[in-house]
Amino acid sequence: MISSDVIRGYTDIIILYLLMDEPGYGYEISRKITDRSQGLYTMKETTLYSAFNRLESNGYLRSFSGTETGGKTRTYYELTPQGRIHYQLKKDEWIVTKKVVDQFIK
Amino acid sequence: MISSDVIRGYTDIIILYLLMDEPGYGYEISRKITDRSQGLYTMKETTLYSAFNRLESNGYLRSFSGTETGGKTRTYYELTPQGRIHYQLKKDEWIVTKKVVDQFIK
DNA sequence: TGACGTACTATGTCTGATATAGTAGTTATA
DNA sequence: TATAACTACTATATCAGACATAGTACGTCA
Repeated sequence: MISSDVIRGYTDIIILYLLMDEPGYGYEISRKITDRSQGLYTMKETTLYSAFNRLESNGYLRSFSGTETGGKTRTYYELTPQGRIHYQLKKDEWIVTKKVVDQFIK
Repeated sequence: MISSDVIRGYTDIIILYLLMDEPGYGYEISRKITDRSQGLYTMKETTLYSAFNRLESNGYLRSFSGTETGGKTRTYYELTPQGRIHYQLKKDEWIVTKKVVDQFIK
């Protein structure tokens, strides 16, 4: 299982990627993460929701309420232009990190 | 530049790798990290020395004093058998992490 | 009706990376 | 020969992100 220290710093990439093409909400994103990683990683609820807050207060996400059929209310998040830029930067950092760490793999 | 959140969790791999074949000491390891990463990453002194302490108290490293020509004393660190196991586990985790994060790269 | 799934919020803890500062011996340079 | 730069650390405190724990509340299905 992937430890918290190892995944730290990549939650941004994961979440922003899944909001790239359309808005999404917590529970949905959570399931998509598990699916897309083939069960290799499941983001804890608290990690996800606190990341939403952080990303929003940094200006990378914007939230709005949506009411679904059934009357339940959800909070949706969508990427801002700065969010797209942040994603690119984090992605570039990831590429470099891979290159660096791979130098220390035997 | 690689941020603290992104490198977090990989300092173990980096340090243990460099102690794989022979003991080493702080300043030397520090320079080797910068060299081997082609200057893409420089580990902060405090990060390195606190990692030494952590790795030693976890039983992954063992330390001993060495006196060099000139009279200066250094603290050398060498890998323990558990340290080698830890390296393997961290390495496996790194492989999985790469696979996971790459699923979220566009 | 009660378990399970959905969709969160609140609060507090822990750890690893880092900032800041200081000590002290060695070597190069002007 | 003074002093700056390099070597080789230690001590202390801070910060942020991941996570544990707990709780709320609505919907659905057996």
